[in-house]
Amino acid sequence: MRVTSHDVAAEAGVSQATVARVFSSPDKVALATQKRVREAAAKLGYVPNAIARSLKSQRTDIVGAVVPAKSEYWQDVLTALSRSLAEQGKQLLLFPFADADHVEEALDSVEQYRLDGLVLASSTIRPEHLVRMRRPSLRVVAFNQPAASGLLPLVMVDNDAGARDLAEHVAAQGIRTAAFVGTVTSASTDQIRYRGAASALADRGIACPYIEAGGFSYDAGYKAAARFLDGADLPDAVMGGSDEVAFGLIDGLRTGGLDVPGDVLVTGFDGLPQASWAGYDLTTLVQPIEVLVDATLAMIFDGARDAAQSERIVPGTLREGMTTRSGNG
Amino acid sequence: MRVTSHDVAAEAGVSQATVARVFSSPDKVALATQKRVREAAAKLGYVPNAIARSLKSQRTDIVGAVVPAKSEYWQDVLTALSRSLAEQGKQLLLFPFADADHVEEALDSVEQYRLDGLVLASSTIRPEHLVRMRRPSLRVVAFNQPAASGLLPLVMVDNDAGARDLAEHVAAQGIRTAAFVGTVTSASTDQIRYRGAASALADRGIACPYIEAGGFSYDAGYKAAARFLDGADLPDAVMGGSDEVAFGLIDGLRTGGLDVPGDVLVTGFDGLPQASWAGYDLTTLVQPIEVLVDATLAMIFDGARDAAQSERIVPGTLREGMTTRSGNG
DNA sequence: CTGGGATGTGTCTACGTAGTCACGACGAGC
DNA sequence: GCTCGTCGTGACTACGTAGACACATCCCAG
Repeated sequence: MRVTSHDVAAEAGVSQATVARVFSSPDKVALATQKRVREAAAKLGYVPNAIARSLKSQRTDIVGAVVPAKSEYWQDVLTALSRSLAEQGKQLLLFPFADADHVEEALDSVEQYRLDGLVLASSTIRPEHLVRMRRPSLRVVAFNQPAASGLLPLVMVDNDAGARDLAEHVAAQGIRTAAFVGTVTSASTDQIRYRGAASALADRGIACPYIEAGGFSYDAGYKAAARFLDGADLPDAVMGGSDEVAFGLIDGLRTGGLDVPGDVLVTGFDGLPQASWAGYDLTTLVQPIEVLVDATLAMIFDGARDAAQSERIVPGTLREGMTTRSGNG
Repeated sequence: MRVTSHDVAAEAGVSQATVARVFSSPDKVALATQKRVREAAAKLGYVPNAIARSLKSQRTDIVGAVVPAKSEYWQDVLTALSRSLAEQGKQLLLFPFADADHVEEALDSVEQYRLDGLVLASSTIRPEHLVRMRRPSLRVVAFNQPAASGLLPLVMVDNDAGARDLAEHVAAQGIRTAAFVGTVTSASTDQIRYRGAASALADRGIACPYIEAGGFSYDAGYKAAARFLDGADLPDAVMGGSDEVAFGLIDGLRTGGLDVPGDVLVTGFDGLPQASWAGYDLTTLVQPIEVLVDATLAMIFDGARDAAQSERIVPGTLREGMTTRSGNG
């Protein structure tokens, strides 16, 4: 049935240990022997069994990622993660969760697999869940999750500086009023972004009320846009807590008959691929996802043991799109 | 260090076998014993080791998915897949590949893990790779991959009927000329979609030349739009091979000063979430992803043994968006 | 010519679980 | 009161690999 290293050993006239060495530490085996073993393996169709290897070596070469099931942003992160892992011959095991209440279930499954590392993404994971994952045998890294600061090793884009950059950019366009649309109540990243933006705007004498959208999604942004349509409540600039919210805002405002950027400037945050689509051409803070992902994996594999202390804050890049170009006014 | 079933057995005063039974086939253990074992497990923080279980039971409870690294559409599919699997207590292991040349590497890793099943997604996987994955021990299902027909069990949206629906819909808007922008050369799905659309249009006396975009992406569509801008080559309707291509087309056409749908109608294919965003409101064929995913998993787990014969073609749904509303003309 | 290090290979065992088998206890039927 | 079947449990072993250790060989320095 299944071809094992024993079968190959018999075929090649060597011991099982030698076969194992050919596939895991070839430098310890004479070249002539290697050749014979590989030929025998090819002949029999032998493929090393990763399960057995993991059991013996206590390494799975698999990294888990706990992420929200639905989100444009996280899909980008996952793509980068899995690609980076693939280069190192490792795999990504997905633990998606529908909402915060299902995180617990996801974490339960995580423990069964003896993963080499775990990336905890999404700022909607509660602190008590974060702490629960602190175990000596598992290298956990929180990804873009301010709430994990001090609890877990953390890799994060500089939300505060990024929000300030965006705020200063729109301020430089000569705006006098602004508003921030986010989901501060449930996401700690949005909270930092709002504070950063509001603080930078306040320095220039611009007030920036906060408007709860009730989610990160396009729909939340679209609905939130309605608040600006009726009455004279329209600020000069609306800052979205994320790109997805910003897309919704833009479409909502435009559907309501307003011109972006003619009547109102809009910014996002994240730097999704769609932000550079001509239809939006959104001013946003681009997260250096590759850098973030590499830093995350570095922490997992070469990582500091004094886990709770290590934090890596990576600066983002301002993307100046058409949505804040007030030059036509 | 690591708590094993032996430790729990000692704590609870039973044998290791009984502990194992409590967690895998509880109905074989007396309730009183179960209670004692579970208490001991909780006290010691015991978590069953999925690796060891897999080695012994020859089941991993993990399904693999070979998918292109970059693609809006596949990210949607993955989300649905992982969610569906999670409900069954199974996990999704990702094998992303950058381009067709790297599929081989991904498949190599696949074999090492003794997966319960494998979803081969992406129409860019070559037939010889498909056939290679046909092994008795692994339940492979091709997903939306016409080329796999007859080679592997296959689940697929009805590309032909969908393309015809779209074509008939635009034809009903009174168009006289059309064009199809796709990537027929590298993707078998696009090929079927083009033929379906062209055939349906031909029935009504409408020619539909094919234009190679060189990819599935937004950028490919955006660049392809340039062909329609110079000269009088503009057809009444442009059909994109996928939603992503259609988004690029729309933005490219609009950037070029044309009105969609005023000057030209546009359709997509797939039914991505963004298709219903107000900024695009794209007419497209919505793939019933949940249905496709459920059918795929059903084939893997309860699936027919006469593998190569089983095919499941699921109809999509026409979404009539603003991009084909010629009512204003 | 000999001692010691490097090199290559074999033997043996453990990783943590689940299934097979055996066995004791218990209840029902004759 | 004996047999038979069922239930619950323990002992044992195998899943397929990799690492520890032992050992043989070879080469070079002294």
